[in-house]
Amino acid sequence: MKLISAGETAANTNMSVEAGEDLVRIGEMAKKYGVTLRTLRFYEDKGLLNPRRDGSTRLYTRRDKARLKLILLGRKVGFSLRDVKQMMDLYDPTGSNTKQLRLALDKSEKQLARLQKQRALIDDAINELSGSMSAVRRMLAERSAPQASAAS
Amino acid sequence: MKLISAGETAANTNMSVEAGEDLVRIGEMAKKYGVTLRTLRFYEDKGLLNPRRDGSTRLYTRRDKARLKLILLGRKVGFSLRDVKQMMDLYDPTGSNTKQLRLALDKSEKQLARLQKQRALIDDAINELSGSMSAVRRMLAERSAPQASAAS
DNA sequence: TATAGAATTGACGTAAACGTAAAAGGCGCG
DNA sequence: CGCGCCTTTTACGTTTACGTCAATTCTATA
Repeated sequence: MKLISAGETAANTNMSVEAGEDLVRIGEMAKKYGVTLRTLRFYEDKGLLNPRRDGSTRLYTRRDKARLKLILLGRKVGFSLRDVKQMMDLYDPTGSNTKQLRLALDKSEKQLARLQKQRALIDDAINELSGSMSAVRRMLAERSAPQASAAS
Repeated sequence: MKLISAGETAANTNMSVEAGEDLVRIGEMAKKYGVTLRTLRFYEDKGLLNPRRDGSTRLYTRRDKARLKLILLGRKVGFSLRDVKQMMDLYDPTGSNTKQLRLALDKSEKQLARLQKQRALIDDAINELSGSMSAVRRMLAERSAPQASAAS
């Protein structure tokens, strides 16, 4: 209704003209960051994003993009959305954010430990599985070639 | 009612005397394999175990123990219970079980691939997280020691 | 103006493997 | 005889991060 206010004729669907406001709607936002619309709404519902509104239409700003990047990074390294939110909620543009950084570091150390444990578990599983596979292969070999058999 | 039929006086609660039947109830079974009662009932509900009954009381045999071991091994290497069931359902004591072994091998190969992918993802995450942590540490260091600052 | 393409909210569904009551029945012991 | 412990069945709850409709409204374009 007012998003694209004056002299808008371009072929491209979303281009805020007025200032360098750089607002995008949910579709473009989703495409740009490889997530679904559902995901963006879900993150908003969980308090991780807070896009502006033009009526009922969500408009994402630079700030939302930065936050989304953080969310995606967090999820990549295995943080839960709760963790991410907790860390982001501490952000204060007027301060040094020492508390935020400390919390992030603390959570990161724990997460790193978890990741290392997980890696160890996976290595165990891989070894165990490889061993079983060898055994199964031997059994199959015996069944398909029953000529040579028992004692060494 | 009939589990412990004749001349049973021992202090120990569960001891099948008659033959070498070696039946145990759910409590002992759970303790022996480090699972909960709920888990054993759940596995039964999913068709993975089939203990005998004395009235309504479950009695687990050698066979159930073997199956449970397989289940636990399967879960350790990351198979779903469905996968485990699928493989175990192919077991036929009268045949060579070639089909079972082939299925197991096939599933194992896929699972191995998944595990390796997971390990790669975790390694990525560890690297990414370590990098972020270094950055955060640097930021914290600057804040706590603002004397020396900009250029190298 | 008709129509296709976005966007909205709401709400139920999914996957996995159990956890956790709740209510009740049996059993040996002192 | 009553207590405590074991066991049973039934069934709803948990966790996480969305997926998948459904019904509706807006918007841009031909």
